[in-house]
Order: sequence, then C-alpha cells, then structure tokens
Amino acid sequence: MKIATWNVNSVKARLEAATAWLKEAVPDVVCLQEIKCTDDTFPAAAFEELGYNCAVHGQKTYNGVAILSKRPLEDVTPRLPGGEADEHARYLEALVPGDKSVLRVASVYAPNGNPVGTEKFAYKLAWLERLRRRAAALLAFEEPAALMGDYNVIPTPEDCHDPVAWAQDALFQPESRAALRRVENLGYQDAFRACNAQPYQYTFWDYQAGAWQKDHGIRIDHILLSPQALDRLTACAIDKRVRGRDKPSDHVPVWCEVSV
DNA sequence: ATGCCGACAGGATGTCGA
Repeated sequence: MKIATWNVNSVKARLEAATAWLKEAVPDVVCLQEIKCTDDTFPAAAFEELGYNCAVHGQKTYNGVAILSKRPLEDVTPRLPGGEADEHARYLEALVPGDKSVLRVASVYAPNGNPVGTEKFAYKLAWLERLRRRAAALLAFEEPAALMGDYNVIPTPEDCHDPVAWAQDALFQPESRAALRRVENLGYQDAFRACNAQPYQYTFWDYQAGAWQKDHGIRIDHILLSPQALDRLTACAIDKRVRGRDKPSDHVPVWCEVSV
C-alpha cells in the first residue's frame, strides 16, 4: 500500500496540482494538511472521480486536515484527545483495511509555534504532548500505524540548509525537537530516515527570497511508523519535483510503501 | 533589522504561515 502526506496550503488553490499528482503517483492513501476550507466546501467530487473516499476535518480559512483513500475509511475520528477548548482542525484519524492487516493512519498538522516565547509556542508544545499521548495509546493496539503530516519540527541540523538561520525559529527549538523525539521514543520511526541517510533532503521551501531556487529548504513533513508498520516498510521518498511546478504548495508530498 | 511570497476574507489591507 502506498501512503502519502502533503501539506497543500489550500486544497482549492491546489486542486489542479493535487489531482495531477494523484494521477501520476497513484497513492492508496493521502493525508492532506492546511486544506483551509470547511467540510461542506471541500472539493470531494474531484477526488471521488479519481477513485478516492474522503474524510474531512475542516476549518474556515486556517488549518484543516483530510484523508483520501482508495480503500474504505473506517473509524474516522477527528481531534486529539485532551483539548476540549481547542478549535483548531489539526488531527484526523482513520482505519484502512489492507490485504493482510489493517493500517491506522492519522493526518497531522502540528502548530507552527512562532514567535518563540509566546502563547503560540506554548500551544505548539502542548499540542505535541497531546499527540504523544495519543501515539502511546495507539501502540497498545499493536497494529500497523502511520502518523503522517506536517509536524512543523526540523529534527536535526542536517534537515535544514542553514541551522543558524533557523536557530531562533519555533521549528528548530530544542523543546520542539525534544517533543518530536518523545513521540519517536515511544517506538515510532521516521520512515524517511529508515530508508535514506542522506542529509539536506527537504519537504518545504519558503515562497520568499528564492528559497526553492537556492535549495534553502527544511524537512518538517514526516511519516512516523509504529513497529508493526516499520516491519512492513519497503520504500520512502520525497516528491521534490512537485515544488518546481506551476502554482506549487510550499510543501511537497512524502510517501512510503508498506506491505499491509 | 526587516521584507521577500502566497492564501484568505472581503472589498483595503491585516493575519497567518514557516
């Protein structure tokens, strides 16, 4: 099963780019982030035409996550536990039946957290701690699980072009990196790093300052696999070329293949 | 030291992203 994650930065602005990529990449499951629309305005028909079922946890203007799947989507659950007052649409979970077993997938859109030292940064860390708790609960099922999305965390200095340039940014704070590591330390593995040790492989390039042309990127979109999913991992890659197309998102898709 | 670009809401320009 080919599964993927992509922060599209508005699903409506990216509809043409998204359908073109789906036709060539042909993933079985795609987790989308920053769809920036409500459930009722999500362009489901365009994806259904390509054979996808859609689960949507939307929000007007900001955030919003979705899961597209060629297989049925069961147990569809929005929101992370523990944030009853949190109105941001940043998490959506579903169960996808595979050939041999089920695969639990989650579309993850962690908060940006800038500027550091504000309530936004505190919200980011609290949100990642809620994610860690949910990730711990999922491990108890002892089933293949993939928590995929925009974590807004640069894991290591080798995941950005210039660590000094990002030193003051919420994405590269020691606390942010530790929060991501705490999820991994439960027993989840970064699928990309399980397949590729090359440094300076990015998933995001800013629209500004010619970041794409200069390859000034960062790796912040991650696929975290449970042990049962990692055992079935056969490939993982970043579809970098998508960033060079017309009207691109500032993020590109990351995908992996798991034999479930 | 700051903006650079882009999407959105709304009808000018501010907010947000990373």
